Parts: sequence; structure tokens; C-alpha cells
Amino acid sequence: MSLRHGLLGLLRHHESTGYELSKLFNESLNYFWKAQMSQVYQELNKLEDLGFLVSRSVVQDKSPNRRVYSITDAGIEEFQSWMRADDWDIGASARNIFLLRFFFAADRNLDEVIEILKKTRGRICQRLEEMIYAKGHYGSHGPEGSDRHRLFWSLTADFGRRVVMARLEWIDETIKILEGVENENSGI
Amino acid sequence: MSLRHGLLGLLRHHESTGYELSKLFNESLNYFWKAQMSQVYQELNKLEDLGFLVSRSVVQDKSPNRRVYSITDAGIEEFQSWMRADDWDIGASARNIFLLRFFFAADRNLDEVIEILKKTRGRICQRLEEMIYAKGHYGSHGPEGSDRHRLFWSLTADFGRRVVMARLEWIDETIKILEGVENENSGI
DNA sequence: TGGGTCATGTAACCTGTTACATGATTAG
DNA sequence: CTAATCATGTAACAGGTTACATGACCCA
Repeated sequence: MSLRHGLLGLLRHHESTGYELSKLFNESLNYFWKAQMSQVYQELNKLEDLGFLVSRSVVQDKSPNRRVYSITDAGIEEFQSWMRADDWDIGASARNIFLLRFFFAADRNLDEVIEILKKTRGRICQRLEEMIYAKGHYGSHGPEGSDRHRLFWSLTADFGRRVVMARLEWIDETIKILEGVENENSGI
Repeated sequence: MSLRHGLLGLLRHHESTGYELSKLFNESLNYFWKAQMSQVYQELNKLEDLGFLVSRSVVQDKSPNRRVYSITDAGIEEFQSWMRADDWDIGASARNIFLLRFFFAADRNLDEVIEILKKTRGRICQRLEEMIYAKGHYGSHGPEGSDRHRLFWSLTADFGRRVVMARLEWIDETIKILEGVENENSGI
């Protein structure tokens, strides 16, 4: 969890379908939450069983039927009680495969490690660009268009940007240090 | 995954027990990997079934028997092929409950949000201190005591520190912005 | 004619968490 | 006397991923 509360949160103002919700997660909210379509559908189903959502089928002529979900009072209550808990976890989940690999790379060739870090750096830069491009994209899909919502959305975007920047700076610094070690060794 | 490769990596130089390995993960390597003891035992079992590890039982008089695992050639091969893949994922796993909550907090009272952010800030500071304290702790437990290993370990520690710092800066900036919005509104 | 978008789902699988069970030794 | 540490495991569950199935419509 909590994909569950993410879905309730997105549905709290507007009804929507599994397809739309999963697009929203994977396109607009993608750097703080992702979800597989299959999981979204399953979770919506469960939420309906629990009485937090109700659905109706909307027939279309040119595309498949849509199952449109809307939130119930119980659903709103569930969402709000989840939000009320005010010791929000910072969630540094401490499970970073990149660092695990880096740590073990201690007994690899320094050249190789530096090479890999440089490649990684390239990929981080790319992601950073995508993130900057994504900025301002939320307005069109979003469940809310108010200034307040736009502000909060752009602040979450900023969070992502800062964390990525920190990684970039770490990589640059690390490359510098490892290159230093390399020269030192070859110089002796 | 990959707890699996983490275990193989730690066992690649020295044999060890489930108990020791799980302590290592949760004490020394804890800000880039954590693992439940139960999971470590299960995974070691699987790795033995797969032929990547072998174990022997060591009888002790004062404490329970220890099951000591050592890596096989197949295990080393498995580890190395995992390390060889050189497109190391940066792994910004994009699943951040804190940000999900923050995003939805757009329609909460600003005072409340600022309050929560300040509390969160306190917790982040605490964690930062723990991280700084943990620095230099690896040498005693670690599977390797070489300079190279210490350097790499301290670089991973630095990574964690930088990411936490970035979060702290984001919180400070965000509090400032939200306080600005608040004054603006009350001023009109 | 081939690939992308719309649209919904099921089933198997993998990973990780929580709770439980056992039992001796040792430090405060 | 109590709590922690050493030491190993099982079972149930929760959460998320991958693969698969279906089928029409639209654009190049």
C-alpha cells in the first residue's frame, strides 16, 4: 500500500475509470507513484467489494464499454482517516540496487566503475530532462484545476527534481574521487 | 530481488551465517539495503537448493548451532553475471507515500500542512544524525577491511546523506513557500 | 498491413512482511 | 529478575509484476 489510498484520493472529487486512473499514475504522477494497469483494475475491484467505491457501466459505440467508478461516503471516510495520520513517513525505503552494486564494485577495475558511473550519469540527465518537460503537464489530465492543486503538484515535481539533482552531484563527486585514486595509484 | 545477490556478494569472500548476514544488512548496510531475518533464512535456503551455496552445521556448547554458508563456483558465477550487467538501474522507484499524501494535502488547511512538514523535518534531521553516526561503523563488521572497501562504503554513505539533505532542503523551501501563500491570503 | 490507442480483465508468480515458536546464555 | 542476545526456522498474508487474452478502431 497505498495504491488503495491513491485511487481513493484521485476519485474523491471526480469519478473515473481504471484506464484513466492508471494513465494518470503512469503519466502525470509518475515520479512519485507508478502502478501497473492490472493492479489498478484489481484494486478497484477490491475497493468496490469493501464498499468504498461503486461502479456503473457506460456503453460506447466506437470503443469498449467503460466501467466508471465513484467514491462512496465510506470511501471518503477511509481516505480521510488515512490522511489524518500526521506522522507522514519519509519513506527512504532503504533498498537501492544501484548502491548495492556500487558497494560490491569495490573490487572491480576502477576504469570499469568510472565508465559505468558515466553511463549512469547520462541516464540520470535524460530523466531530469523528462521531468522538467513533464512540469506543467498535470493541468490537462488532473482531477482538479485550482491554483492550490497546481501549486502542490509543482512542489511534488520539485521534490523529484531535487532528489535527482542530488544523485547527479553525488555521481560527479564520486567520479572525481575515483579518478583521483586512479591517478594516485598509477603515479606511484 | 536482489537480496539474493546481496547475500552472494557478502559471501563471496567469507563464509557466514544467516544471523550474521542479517545483522550486517540491518546494521551496517541499512541505508541502502534492509532485510528481515526470516527472509534471509529463506533466501539462503533457496540459494542452497539452487547450488549457489553450501552449508555445514557448527556445533557450539554455549549457544545454538550455527549453519555456516559458503559460496560455490556456481554462486560466484551467478554473482558476477549479475554485476556484469552494466546498465545499473538508478532505481528512483517512484513510489513515495509521503509525496502521495502531500499531493492530496492540497485541499487541507495550510496551517496543518505546514505543521506536518515541520514534524517531518524533525524526523529527517534525526535520521541524518543517525547516518552521520553510522559512518565509520562498517570496518568492524565488514567482510573486507581493505582501503578500497572502506572508500566505497563511505561513498555509499555519502549518497544516502546527500539524498536526505536534498529532502531537507525541499522541506525548508516548501515551508517557506506555503507560509508565503498563507500571508498573502490573510493579507487580502 | 502493421502498430498504436482504447478498454477490461485473469492467473501465476515473486518478494517481502508479520506473526509465531523455541530455548539457552548473559549482562544490568 | 528481566531484558537482550544468540540462533534457527515455519506459515500466512499482502503487495506488486509479468504474461496472457480479447477485440475494435484509427493512422501511416
